[in-house]
Amino acid sequence: MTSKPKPRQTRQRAEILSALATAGDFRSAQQWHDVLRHESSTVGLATVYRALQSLAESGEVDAVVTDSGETLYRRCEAGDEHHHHLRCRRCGAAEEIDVPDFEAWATQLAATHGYSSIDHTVEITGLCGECAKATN
Amino acid sequence: MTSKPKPRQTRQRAEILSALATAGDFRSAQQWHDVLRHESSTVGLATVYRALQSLAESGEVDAVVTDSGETLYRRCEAGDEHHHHLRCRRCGAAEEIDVPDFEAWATQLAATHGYSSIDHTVEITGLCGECAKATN
DNA sequence: TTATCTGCAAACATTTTGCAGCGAG
DNA sequence: CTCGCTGCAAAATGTTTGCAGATAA
Repeated sequence: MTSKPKPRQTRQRAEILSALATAGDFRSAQQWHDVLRHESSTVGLATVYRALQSLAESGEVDAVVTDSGETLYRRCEAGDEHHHHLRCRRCGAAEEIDVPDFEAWATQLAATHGYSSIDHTVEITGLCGECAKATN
Repeated sequence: MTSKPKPRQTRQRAEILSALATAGDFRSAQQWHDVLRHESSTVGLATVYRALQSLAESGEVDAVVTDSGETLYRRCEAGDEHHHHLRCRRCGAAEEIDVPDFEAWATQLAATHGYSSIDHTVEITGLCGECAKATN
C-alpha cells in the first residue's frame, strides 16, 4: 500500500499556515504568496502552490475554483460556522449569505446514502444589480 | 450606451450550435472543437472559444468551471432539471441527489440582494460506507 | 460596402515540474 | 545520513488576442 509521507514542518509551511490562520477568506495561491512576501517572508511561489495543494488534499484547507479558473484557498474551519457567498460573476462582488438548515440537511441526506464525514460547497453566482444593467 | 451587435449567422456558428444541440452534456471548448473536427468541420479553436463565450454571455449555453480550471459548456435547457451529486472523496463514487426547493430558494435569496441570472454549484462530498470502513 | 467573423499564431495567466542544494527527522 | 522540501526558471495547460483576409447583411 502506497501511503503518503506526512509533510515536514518547515519554516515556509509554518508561515503559510500562519497566513491562512490570520485571514479566513478565500484567496488565490498568488495572493497568499503576496501576503507572505509583504510579511517579509521569502517563500517561493511554487512552494506556496505545493503547500496549498497538499493541504487541500489532506483536507486542512478548502479550495474552490472561480469562474475565471483561479483556485482559491482558505483555512478549513472544521465544524465551525461555515458561511457561503453570493458572488457576482461579472464584477466579482460578493456578499455573505446564510443557508439555513443546509448543513443539517446535507448531513442527514448523506447519512441516508451511507455517507459520513460530510463536507459541502455551495456557490451561488449571478449578476449583481449594477452589472445586470450594464449587460444587455 | 454600448450595445452589443448581434452575432451573424455563419457556417461555423451553425456547426457549433448543431454540435451543442446534439450532445446535451458539459464539454470543454476543446472537446467541442474536437467533436466538430471529427465531423469534418474546419472551425478553428479560437472560433469555438469565441462562439461559446458569446453564447454563454447571452445565456444560450451554460458554462461551469471544473476543479482543474477548465470551462465546460452545454446547451442551456432553460428550466431543465438540474441535479447535484453526492460524491465519495475517497473512491470517487457519486450518486445523484435531489435538493428540494434549493433552486427556488437560491433564486429568491439572490433577488433579495439584487442579483439576477442566478446559477449555483452544490457539491456534497463525504466518505461512502465502504470507504469509511476502509479508512483508518 | 462595411463591420463582424474567422483562422492562425503569438501572447497570456495560472499552475506544474525538473533539478540541485538545503534541512528536518 | 536520507529523503522530502525549497527556489528558480522552464514547461505545460487552457484561454485570449492581434491581424489580415473572408463574408454576412
